[in-house]
Amino acid sequence: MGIAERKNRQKQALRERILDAARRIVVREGFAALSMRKIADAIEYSPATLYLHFASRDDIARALCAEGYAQLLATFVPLMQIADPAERLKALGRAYVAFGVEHPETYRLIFMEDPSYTGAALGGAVGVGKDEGNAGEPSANTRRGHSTTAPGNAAGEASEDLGDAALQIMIDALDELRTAGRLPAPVASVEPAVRAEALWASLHGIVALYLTCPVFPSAPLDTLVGVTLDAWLGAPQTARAGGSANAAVRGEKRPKRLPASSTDPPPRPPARRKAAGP
Amino acid sequence: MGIAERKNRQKQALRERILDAARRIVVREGFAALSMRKIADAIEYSPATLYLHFASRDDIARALCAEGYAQLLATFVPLMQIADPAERLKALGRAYVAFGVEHPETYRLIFMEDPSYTGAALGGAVGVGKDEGNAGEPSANTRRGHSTTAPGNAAGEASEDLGDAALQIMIDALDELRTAGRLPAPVASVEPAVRAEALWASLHGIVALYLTCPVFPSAPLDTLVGVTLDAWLGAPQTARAGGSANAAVRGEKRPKRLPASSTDPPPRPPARRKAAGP
DNA sequence: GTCTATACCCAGATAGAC
DNA sequence: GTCTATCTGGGTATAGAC
Repeated sequence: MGIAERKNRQKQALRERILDAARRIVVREGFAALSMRKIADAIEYSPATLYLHFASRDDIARALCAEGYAQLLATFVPLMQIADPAERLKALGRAYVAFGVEHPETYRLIFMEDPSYTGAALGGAVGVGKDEGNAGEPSANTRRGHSTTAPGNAAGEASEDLGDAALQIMIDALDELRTAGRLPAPVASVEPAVRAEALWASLHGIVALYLTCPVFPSAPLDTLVGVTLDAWLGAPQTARAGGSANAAVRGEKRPKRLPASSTDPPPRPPARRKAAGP
Repeated sequence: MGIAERKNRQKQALRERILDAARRIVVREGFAALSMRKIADAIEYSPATLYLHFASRDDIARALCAEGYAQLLATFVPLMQIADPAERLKALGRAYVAFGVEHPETYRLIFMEDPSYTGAALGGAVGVGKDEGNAGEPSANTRRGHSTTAPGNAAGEASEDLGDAALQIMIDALDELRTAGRLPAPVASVEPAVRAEALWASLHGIVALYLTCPVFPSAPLDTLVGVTLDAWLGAPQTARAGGSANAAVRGEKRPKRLPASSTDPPPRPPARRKAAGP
């Protein structure tokens, strides 16, 4: 059956090209500027062809999200080697913020755009659980018909686990710190999941404000991250008290914005779009 | 000149009707669903008429933002009476988050939508200042021609001050705490503006995740707020150590979501739109 | 000051020829 | 499998009659 396999490979290849083009558009012009026509233009196919690989624009967006989750988690994994939980957690925090700064449109897409996109990363396996279904109806047709015919495509399926995994990494580090008695009292006295969620929210706040508010960090970003991590983890209590664990508390030496700009150009704001037909 | 005044009043009245309708649409369907056609429909005028009062859809959005800033600041003002700076700060934090939860679409609009909207609140008067102009071009025509003919319209002009004022309230409370020696060491050792920005970011993170991520707070929202404030302000160090200052650390008594729902219905996500022609 | 009508743009999605 | 052509529906903004 070599012929069928070749056809499958070709189909996969086109699928990847579509996703590549879509990613480039999102990165350059923002998610709002992503349209089927633009993707089709970019890969020099007709718009109709896209629908043989993805059920809808939303479907493509979800695939991009899955990639984003994987990318974020991939930046976390090597940091798990850090033995000291406090250092590990700080590295994770800095990596998280750096990811958001370096990939603004990707970060926007997966964490700031649409509840159904953001929710796809968290299976809800962590913590207590929720009431009030807030997800809503935005396209309940996650995968219908085509686009899932081929089994082993990259980052298509279990994107739910990725977000949970990232959160779990933080929970673990926090737990180690707690059992070692190295957390400030108010932080130590809550449930692990709550701790992790709250810390996550703090980091997300920094990134989100940075990406949305032009005049936000009047302070250098890593200063902000440093003081936030210190507030949560407490200053190191092994001797030499008072000082912060972060080197750049007043760090005027470092560049104001972490890596100046790495992958994505600065967020290109509006460019709105309309809703679809039937 | 009573005739001219009457005409002016009428013009103002229609302006208010437009803004009212726009606010209702944003609150009910989200900012993305706001369109000139819809506003015109709602007030039973033709779309063309709107352009006699506002230069563009963007202009209307800015006016709504200004209202939002004023509204947020108004919830802060009464809390300034609280004598104890720690209690004041906690009340401010809770009020901030509550505002975001009770007015999700308003909060989205002013803090999560567009850099040019969010930036309008902060004059940049606070803190060190920034480099890298990130604002961008989205409609530099803030006020041109009409719509500013009448002088005393509500919440039209100095919206820049409002955001700064809110931040300043937080800075002041933090300063009082610091001079009283009641801040944790890592938090006390940074500049006041940085402290305030970082705390603000933490609170924003909670609200932003709550509004965007369907499965985010597996913990009750006020638990999250409580532990965050405790992390920043430290547990009260006057005797009875260890315990948190916030009553609801494990508070299963309270409703999961603060006021169930007050003004705005739950965020109604997408509904995108396109960019305009010349 | 307000309207109708319209120019012009963009989008998502599909039918049916090839 | 791919395309052309098209349907349907949205949008901003303006010209010109009343």
